[in-house]
Amino acid sequence: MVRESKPKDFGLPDLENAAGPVRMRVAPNPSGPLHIGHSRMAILNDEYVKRYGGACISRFEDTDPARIDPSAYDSIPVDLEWLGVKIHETIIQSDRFDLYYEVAKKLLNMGKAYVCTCRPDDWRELKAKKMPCPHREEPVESQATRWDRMFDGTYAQEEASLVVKTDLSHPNPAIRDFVGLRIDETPHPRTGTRFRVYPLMNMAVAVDDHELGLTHVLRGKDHLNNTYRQQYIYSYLGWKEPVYVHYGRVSMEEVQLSTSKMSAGIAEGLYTGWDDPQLGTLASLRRRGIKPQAIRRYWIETGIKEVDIAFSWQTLNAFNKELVDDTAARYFFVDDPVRMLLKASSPLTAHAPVHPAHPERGVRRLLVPVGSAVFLSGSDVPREGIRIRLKDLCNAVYRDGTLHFEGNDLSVLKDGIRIVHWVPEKSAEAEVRMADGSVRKGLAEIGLKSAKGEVVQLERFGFVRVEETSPLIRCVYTHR
RNA sequence: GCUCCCGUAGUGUAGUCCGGCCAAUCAUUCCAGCCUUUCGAGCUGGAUACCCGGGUUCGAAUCCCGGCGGGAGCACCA
Repeated sequence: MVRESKPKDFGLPDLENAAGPVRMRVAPNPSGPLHIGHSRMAILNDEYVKRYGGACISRFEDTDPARIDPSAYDSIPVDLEWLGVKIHETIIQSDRFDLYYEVAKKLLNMGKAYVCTCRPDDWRELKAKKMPCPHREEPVESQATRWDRMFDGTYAQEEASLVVKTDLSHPNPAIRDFVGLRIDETPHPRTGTRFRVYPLMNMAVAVDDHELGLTHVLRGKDHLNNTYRQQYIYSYLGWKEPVYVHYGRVSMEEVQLSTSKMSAGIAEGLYTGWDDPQLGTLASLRRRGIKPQAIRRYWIETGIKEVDIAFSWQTLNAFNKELVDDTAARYFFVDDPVRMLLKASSPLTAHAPVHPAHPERGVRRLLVPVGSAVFLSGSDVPREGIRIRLKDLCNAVYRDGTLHFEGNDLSVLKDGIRIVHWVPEKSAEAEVRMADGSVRKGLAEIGLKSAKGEVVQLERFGFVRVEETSPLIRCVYTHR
């Protein structure tokens, strides 16, 4: 028995036929910003290119002029860079139309494609019955004439298209003849009205994957039938196919990923922008303090199986916490603050560690003068006569709406006394924007103002990223 | 309806090709205990799974057959 033991301490399985350097690609269509789903494709490609050497090509698939958000040309590279995805070359499909035309013409001349001027519905209907449309078998010369007419304006939108022949009797209706190029008069954000004939995905992708010399193509399994279609083009032209790998669908709850719904929500004011914490965009995750390394680890551990999976925020958050816990400074933030006199005979000073595991990082000094008050979270206000521990400050008993100093003996902790966080009377206004869109308002210790841009831990509340410190402190919730 | 793909714990994942070291791995999660001046971290222990039914075999998560379940596609979007 010959059994190669494959050590699996490294998450991803090896790629088939990957002896030397590979050429792979990330191919987003610039219809909106990248979201967590896109990051899987980008990271998997990046991981393999890093493992085998070679190149990762970024390709903008902007062949549908009606579905382009021009800002995506700029935001996508930013997102990829943030993810740590190394891009070696970048191409834009709208720069390459001549190439697609050339290949289309070649297929036409070979009799592997035809210009169809049927009404789309009629053509589809015939296809469903495994029947050719009248234009399918017309001679090459007449195909060429009508091909030229697609460009000169004789035909309007939907009046003609170039169809790639496959096998009309194919049992899978999704594989039978598919449209390769069509007419669209919508101005393109980059090329304006220079072109009116646009390649469709299968045409453009097949040509580019070949031209770029890709060795491996990773894609969602929703593209399985597209792979089969593209293989017809490869075989007609005698091209060598890359290795295709199809991974399963990811279902994601609690977060909006649909470009159209996100943009509608932003317009309605439902979201603060593309980086609203309720959205699944990479901009949102970045804003919330999720580290790209956590996202990378998540997708590596998920792998590239063809099974459909449910995305787990819990797991991603756990990975992220592992990354930020050691560096995050600790602060007190009191949510829903309740003011409460603290009766003590002498002034008190708290020496709260910046990080409990790193005493060398120092302490936060919080002063409570005689006769002043502290703030507690509404949910922490004790019942009458109950003793609590104000963390890093003192013990106190709650009586008649007031806290009474009860010394600083830490042995009370053994009795299971409740430890609560608090802030002094002189504190800063702060708010935390939560992942569900709500905003928690409260008070934070003044020192939090110096943490702008950092991911910190608000003790007993959770990790947050501090995004503004003036006029008030504004944070975005990361996770617990 | 047609075509294709896939079914290991709550969620992912290893093992499936080449049957035995798998009374099933790892991570996350949950529970308990320890520790700790955070509901954070750490440590220890525990919990939960091979979709079902047949068959082949000394032996099946792994091979065969049949069910069942889930997903994708059947666009002049990608």
